[in-house]
Amino acid sequence: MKEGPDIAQIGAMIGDPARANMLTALMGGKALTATELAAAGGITVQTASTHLAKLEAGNLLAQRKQGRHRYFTLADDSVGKFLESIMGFAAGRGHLRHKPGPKEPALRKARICYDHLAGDYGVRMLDNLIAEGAIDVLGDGLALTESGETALKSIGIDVHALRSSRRPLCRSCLDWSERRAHLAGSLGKALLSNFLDKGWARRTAESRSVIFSPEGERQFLALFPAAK
Amino acid sequence: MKEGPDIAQIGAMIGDPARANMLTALMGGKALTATELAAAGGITVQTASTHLAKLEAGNLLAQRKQGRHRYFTLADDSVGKFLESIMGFAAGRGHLRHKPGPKEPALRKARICYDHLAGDYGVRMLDNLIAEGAIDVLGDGLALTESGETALKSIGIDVHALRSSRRPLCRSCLDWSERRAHLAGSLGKALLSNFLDKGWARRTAESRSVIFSPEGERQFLALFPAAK
DNA sequence: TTCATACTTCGATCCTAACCGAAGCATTGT
DNA sequence: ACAATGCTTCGGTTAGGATCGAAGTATGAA
Repeated sequence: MKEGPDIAQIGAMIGDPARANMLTALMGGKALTATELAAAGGITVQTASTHLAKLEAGNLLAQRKQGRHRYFTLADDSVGKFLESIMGFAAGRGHLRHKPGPKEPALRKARICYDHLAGDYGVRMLDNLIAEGAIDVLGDGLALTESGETALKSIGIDVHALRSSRRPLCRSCLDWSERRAHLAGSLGKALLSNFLDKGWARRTAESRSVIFSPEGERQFLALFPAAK
Repeated sequence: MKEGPDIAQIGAMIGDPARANMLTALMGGKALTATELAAAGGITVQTASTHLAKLEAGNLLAQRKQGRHRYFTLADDSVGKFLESIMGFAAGRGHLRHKPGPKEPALRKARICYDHLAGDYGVRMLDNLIAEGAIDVLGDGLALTESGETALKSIGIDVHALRSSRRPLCRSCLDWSERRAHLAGSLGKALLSNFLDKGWARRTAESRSVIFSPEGERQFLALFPAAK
């Protein structure tokens, strides 16, 4: 026995409700302070502080000091991807929070997955990009095509600049509510920013859900028409 | 807060070392009795019994009674896939068991991932099948081609029979040691069985590793030649 | 300098759950 | 019928860790 990596350690990290809630809050993509995270976890700052230290030691979180604040984020996008996959697994096993709740539909429609768009709309977007030949599926990964690059330029995304980052341009991320892949990576991030900048949609303060304006929704659906 | 599925519950399931060890043992694919699992977890049968009840209530395990034995397996292959992905994440974060250990290289080379082949050899096999056009990559999924079907028939795999099962024929599963996909699904299972039946390889009693015979290794490498 | 804010560290409490011994139930073998 | 095996349930103990109050450190504002 005792083979392979230690899954119990990360299991324990996520296994505490307060920590799980803090991590979920960070899935919203915004850097949050220890005080904000304490509120998210439903605990005092003291307790949150020890939890955060633990999560940082476990390489799940990164922090940066700024003035007297300490901002926490997920260590990198692979943590976000991992958490999303756990949510998918949990949902599939019936490990739902007590009741679906009123915000749930909005969350399933469009939400933030760390830094990119997820939910029905996120999946629809990737499906369309693939169907239009903007993105190719290669093995496990995704790759932007030349025609895709020009198409994106036309809606105001400078792919060239994205390439210079060390981070992969395209990544697929398994959506917990749709059980299918959506687009992550720096391109996924850029697309979401683009929509937000254009005012098509806005993030909400206290939730991961993304709210589209009527006009924004119209434009988005025109750009990515097919339901599948 | 309190958005989405309850990840803390499954985190806690996996977060206990004894349970994690039992789950890892079940990744070997064999159905194990409560007594065997107790040994794997390093605990008494009483304690194991309560753990197993908990894991079953959480839909991670399935059991079937047979005589006075009670055989446990992972609830289905998606649990295996999930555990493998956690191992990959844990390994990437440096959450290794204290030291790599002597069995580690064998494990990385070829091991059982619930019911199919994983490790270097598992990844190599899928790479070859894709390169030869036996398997197509479609979106997130994999699909066997016609030419692939005939090729498999020639090595003694009846794909038609596999299709009748409810379980998907091809699935990709992320390999924790190689960080790339290998082949799961009923076809992945059939291929491993095929190799074992032919005597190319054998499973070990106490470990997930798969040991190839010299002749078996020669045949396997001839069938799947390119390192990539 | 002084005060306020943001956070960490210390110390103590408390509670959950992991654990095992003992007893109980079920199945099989003789 | 009786013993042996495999497992579960019960009861009581124990340890780990989650929690918070209070005190300590760091940064910024007045």
